[in-house]
Amino acid sequence: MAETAPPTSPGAPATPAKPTIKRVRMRDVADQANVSVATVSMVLNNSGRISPATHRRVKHAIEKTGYRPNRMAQGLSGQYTRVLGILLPPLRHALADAYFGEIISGICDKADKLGYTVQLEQAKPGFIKHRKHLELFERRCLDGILAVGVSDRHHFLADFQDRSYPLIVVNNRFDHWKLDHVVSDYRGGAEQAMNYLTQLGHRRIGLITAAPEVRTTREIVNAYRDKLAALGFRVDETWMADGRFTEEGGAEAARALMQHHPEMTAVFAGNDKMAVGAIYALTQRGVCVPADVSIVGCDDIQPGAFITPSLTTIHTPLYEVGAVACERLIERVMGKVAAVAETLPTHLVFRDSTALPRELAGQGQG
Amino acid sequence: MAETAPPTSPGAPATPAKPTIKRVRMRDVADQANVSVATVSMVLNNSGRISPATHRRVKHAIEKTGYRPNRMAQGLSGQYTRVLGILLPPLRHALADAYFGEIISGICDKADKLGYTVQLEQAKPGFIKHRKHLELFERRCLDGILAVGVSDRHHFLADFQDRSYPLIVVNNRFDHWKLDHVVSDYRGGAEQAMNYLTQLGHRRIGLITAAPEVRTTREIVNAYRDKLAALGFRVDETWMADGRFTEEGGAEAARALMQHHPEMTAVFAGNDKMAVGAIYALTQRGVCVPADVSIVGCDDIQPGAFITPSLTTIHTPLYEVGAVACERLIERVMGKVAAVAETLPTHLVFRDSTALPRELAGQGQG
DNA sequence: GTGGCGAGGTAAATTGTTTTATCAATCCGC
DNA sequence: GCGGATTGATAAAACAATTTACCTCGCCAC
Repeated sequence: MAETAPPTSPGAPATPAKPTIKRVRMRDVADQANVSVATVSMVLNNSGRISPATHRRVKHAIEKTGYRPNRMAQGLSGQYTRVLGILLPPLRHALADAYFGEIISGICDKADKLGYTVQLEQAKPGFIKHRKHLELFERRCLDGILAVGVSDRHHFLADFQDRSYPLIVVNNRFDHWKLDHVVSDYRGGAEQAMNYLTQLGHRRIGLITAAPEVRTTREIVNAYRDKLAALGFRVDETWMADGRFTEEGGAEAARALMQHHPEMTAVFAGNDKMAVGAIYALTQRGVCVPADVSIVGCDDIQPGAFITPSLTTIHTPLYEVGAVACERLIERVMGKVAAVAETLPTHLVFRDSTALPRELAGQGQG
Repeated sequence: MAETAPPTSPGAPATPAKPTIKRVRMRDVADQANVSVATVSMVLNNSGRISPATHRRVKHAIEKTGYRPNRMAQGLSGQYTRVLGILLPPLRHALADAYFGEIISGICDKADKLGYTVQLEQAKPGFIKHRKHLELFERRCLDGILAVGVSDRHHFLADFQDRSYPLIVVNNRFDHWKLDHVVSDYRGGAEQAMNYLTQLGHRRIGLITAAPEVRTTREIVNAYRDKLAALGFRVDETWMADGRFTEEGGAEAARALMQHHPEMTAVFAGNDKMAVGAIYALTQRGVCVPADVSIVGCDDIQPGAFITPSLTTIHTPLYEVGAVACERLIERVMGKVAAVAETLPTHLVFRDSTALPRELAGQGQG
């Protein structure tokens, strides 16, 4: 009766192919080393009081068996999942944008270094309605969230004010909600850009902006307004156009500004994609950049350096912002309570899309 | 001696702040609905034979308690993690590249639609040496892997030939290893590009390429060679330059080609970034694109449309390739055994970086 | 009246860790 | 040589699900 298979009914055929590979468990290591599973666990986590001899024995058994701890079991038993989530806006092809890409690269590299894995989450419509942002924690999918590309419109962020769940806002900040954040100094960068343009002699400067529900966008607008006001110019809405953060939008905005103000000699764009679109649109219309109109972008993403003319822009440390945010998030997960509010410096990168205004160009040459 | 530290003595005060929030478990739902946990589990998974009445009662209890199943417990107990991994090459700022971004966007959107989450993995040096690629499965971190940006050099891929673990190669394929893959038709696209250039009258065509260890790259080179050979031209190495897939590399390659062959009238670049770099370098040197030299790129990533001149390029359906690969991977995870080998069509996108060769330009106008 | 069967549900085993309370052995001072 | 620390390791209890084998009805046929 006792054959090779473990049958309950004598006439039953062999078990119908259970392809589950027999994994090596902590139990197996413990047997191999003649210790208990608790000891193995303690060796792996360097906790408890294990003698050097036992430590070696266990290590050896782990080596020999090729044991790897099961993540799901660790997550269930322990307190942490060692997974972080990156929350992205529901933009079509969001990841194809170099802006997000740089930030995410920074996050991933740092997370990897600190032993965390990174999960991508898109805040699709219905995401908030179904409390998905809390569900991620309630279901123990992850330990913390990095919110990228969020704006004042994302009311669900209010749920994180009490700091019950770790969340850090990346490259933005909020007036109404008290949230941990790591951000680039957009105000400072925009001031540098405006100083530079005005020092060159520009006064009739247009602004291409987008999404006023984003605080950093407003900082750029304010820097622009304040600088011109300080010089005694009153800026009205006709000097500003919405570029929707895209190349197409930037192109349209540039055309609109030129329409209203043919006398314009410079354009300041709220990001590089809009600046690239603006250069494209102006060049198409026979307006020469920078001879006729200077252009300054913002963010310093890769493609900006390889268009003609190459783009003068504000360098924002997107990679570093991501990395720092990730590091701070992990600290918070691990119990650090201090609020996070860091601002990383920006600086102007001088390239070929800016020059003296056309009325001063002769003097510059002579 | 026993000061503020956690005391064992009977007179101990309340437990020293255990901040773990009491989560609602399946047990709680079961109690609420006066059924067993098994019944709740079956209701949630639509398995077993549950009467409509009980089904309703359980659903109601779930609603009332706000229960959410614990992912870690599901993963431990069940067969799947419902997590997919995207394996990326260890390039600096890999994600900031629109090429990877498009593919990943496609993957994420599809994964989301099918109820999966996506995890990012970078194949850092040491990754293979430490068997990390297998560890991901052994540790039950994920159900399957999508390999993006891999090449013949990634020997660890051989471990997936036996199909013991689900892996799909995205936008590349292999000669030596039998691996599931979903890929763009680079050969067909390159043929279209070469046909177009030669029909315009170009014969002295340079090639900017990169990474011969990537099969799709070789397909482009072959299409280039074959077309010129068919026209009776023998191409030697001096007509080809390595552009390292980057803008800088493309710029250097273009300069080198012009140095060797001032008579060159067209350049075919293996991706858009190198094409953008080539346009930049040529324009810098006073070579006019497309009047003096035509340029064709490959991949059709966003920025190519907004440079001057806008880039003629081969459109590869990166987003769709990612989405299809993701769908196939999930099918494989779910037990489908058929090999995956899909090729998605490509097509030429005509823009402004191509024109008649300069010796024919007069005729074209006349 | 009882034997068989199917529908509906449950108890209990399983999954692989971490962690806590407990236990056995050793050491030290007196 | 014996009580009290100290050290090193263990057994067992969580953790929260899935899954299987079994149980109890009710019903129908004979």
